[in-house]
Amino acid sequence: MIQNELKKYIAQAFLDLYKAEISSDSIAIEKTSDDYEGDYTFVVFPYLKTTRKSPEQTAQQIGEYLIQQGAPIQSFEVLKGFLNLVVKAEFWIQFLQNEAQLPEFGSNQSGNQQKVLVEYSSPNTNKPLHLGHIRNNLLGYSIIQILKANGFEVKSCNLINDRGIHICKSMLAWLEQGNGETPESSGIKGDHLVGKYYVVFEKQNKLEKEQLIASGMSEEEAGKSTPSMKRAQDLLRKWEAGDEETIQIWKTMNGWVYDGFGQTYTKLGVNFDQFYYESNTYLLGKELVQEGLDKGVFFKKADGSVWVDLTEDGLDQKLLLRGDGTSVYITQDLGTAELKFGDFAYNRSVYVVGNEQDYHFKVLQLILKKLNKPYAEGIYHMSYGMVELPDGKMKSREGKVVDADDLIQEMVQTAGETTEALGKTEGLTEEAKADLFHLIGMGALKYFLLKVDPRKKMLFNPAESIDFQGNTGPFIQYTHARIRSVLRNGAGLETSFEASSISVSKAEKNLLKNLYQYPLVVAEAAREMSPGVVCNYLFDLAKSYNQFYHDHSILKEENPAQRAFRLVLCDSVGRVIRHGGSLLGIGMPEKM
RNA sequence: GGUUCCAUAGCUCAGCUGGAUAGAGCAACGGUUUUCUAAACCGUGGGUCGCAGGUUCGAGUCCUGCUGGGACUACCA
Repeated sequence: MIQNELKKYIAQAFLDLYKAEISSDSIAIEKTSDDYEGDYTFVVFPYLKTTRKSPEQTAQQIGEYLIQQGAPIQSFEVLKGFLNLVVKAEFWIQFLQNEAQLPEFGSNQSGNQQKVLVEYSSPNTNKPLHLGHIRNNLLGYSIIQILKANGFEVKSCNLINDRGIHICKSMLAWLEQGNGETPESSGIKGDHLVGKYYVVFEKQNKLEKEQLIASGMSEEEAGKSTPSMKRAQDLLRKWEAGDEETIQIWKTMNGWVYDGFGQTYTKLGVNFDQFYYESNTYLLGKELVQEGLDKGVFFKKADGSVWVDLTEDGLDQKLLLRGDGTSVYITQDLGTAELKFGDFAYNRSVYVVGNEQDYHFKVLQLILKKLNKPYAEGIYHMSYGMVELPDGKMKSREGKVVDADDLIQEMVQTAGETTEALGKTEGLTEEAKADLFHLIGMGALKYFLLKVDPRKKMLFNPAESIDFQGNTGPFIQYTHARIRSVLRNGAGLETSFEASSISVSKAEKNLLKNLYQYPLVVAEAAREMSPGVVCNYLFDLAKSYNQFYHDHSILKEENPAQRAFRLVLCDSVGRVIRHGGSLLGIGMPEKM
């Protein structure tokens, strides 16, 4: 790493010039701002007390020292307290020849094969997926690829919430008003069909609730007392009692939903190593609750309910088991954590779950720590912001959602229309066209959702379509297609060259410097748990490639060494774009 | 009420552990194609970084207060 090398030289400079011992780790080297000549900058302001010289003098002396001692720089420039260093051109060329061409360029082994389990998606089975779920799925998928590229051994899982009152609502409405409708009979995708009956239930329930309120009942009371809600609860009780007919309907309707989800997952390009079902895990937590009682970290109230006191940790008391002995959400999660650890002895367990559950995960981890679970420390809530519409958060219950399947279809369609309009479908079979449109449409959608810092909420305006130009997925895909086109046209040309027989222009050096950053970006993405870091990088890289492409001729360059250099540069940029795209789940076309 | 997150151009977002004149994209306007893919490239206009203090050589970044907004704070999941 050139930065580290420079730091060592600078630390040595302090020792020799000023008799001051400064660890090279504490020295900050940053990229030189574009407005100035130079590649890296050392800021001397913090060290003036030890050098007892003016900023200019200090910078000048250190710069001269670096040249004298043979640091890998060819020149330097001092502006106020800024020492701008120009790295030797050969350095960049050697980097291109020796490192950038390696297939594993960008990846590292810092994870040391530590085991990470990533849970993501985790849908309810009473309604189809919406845009918020897409963000979750893409983040989960991407962070898995990023962790793998950093040398972690990663397994993915999906905890499906297949039981509970919400599923019973769909079941009830279907039983009462469905007339035996099935996905086959109606031609409706399974998850949408079940979602349809969820909406039927909610509509009916809302009417009943309004009637109760009109007759003088409080809103809270009315919410629990509608005839529909009571019947749904009856159904839940029957389910928990194992009533055969109820279980049968439950299985059938969940089956429809899984078919539907499966199709959506396939379109999104996500997959899972393992599925967990809450119907299997919801009872497991009870054992942990008993364990906590035995250890005296939980306590029982007079009505038999079990609680944990987290007031010392700045939180409240938290219910772990209802008075009637049934489990609540957190109980299940305790059990699931234990189960997961048993299946895959992880060092870290990542939960890709929205930030509305920040409190929940804080509690979960605290409780597991109180139980002295060895895996408690490794729990990490990858908390991401909600996707909001211009008028606020999406609400399934009110039908205020952007449906996942609709949006995907729309993106692919727009990609098709755009591609056709640009006349880029010549000679493609229908199948190749469909694949390309899907690749581009999904590229646009994925990039749109992943480029934003996961921690932040983001806005989606359905009235404005997602762009295909500028800072977008298709821009990067297009850049890749251009590169591939050049390489196809230049196939067979010589690609080895002597560093001494070429010159490196500003655009070329800029591109090389960008390439050089890539391994740092991959590491940062894992450290920050943010695919957005990769997005921003790829956009920068593609932009500097396009500038280079615009400024220089590649195949028509007459100096064979220079041409070879540019071809290798193109190839390396193409590799990095593909590698980076794979971290995001975005495929790169050969032509578009 | 308590906990917590957020506020940067008309819109959507970058801005790494504090560093030089705060950057992109979209939208607006203007230019570039007999030359490797114009989903591209170049240029113009656009800012009290929510407000007020503080810390220091230096603050969009750190601290305090205020304003505005979101989430959580259920014997829902």
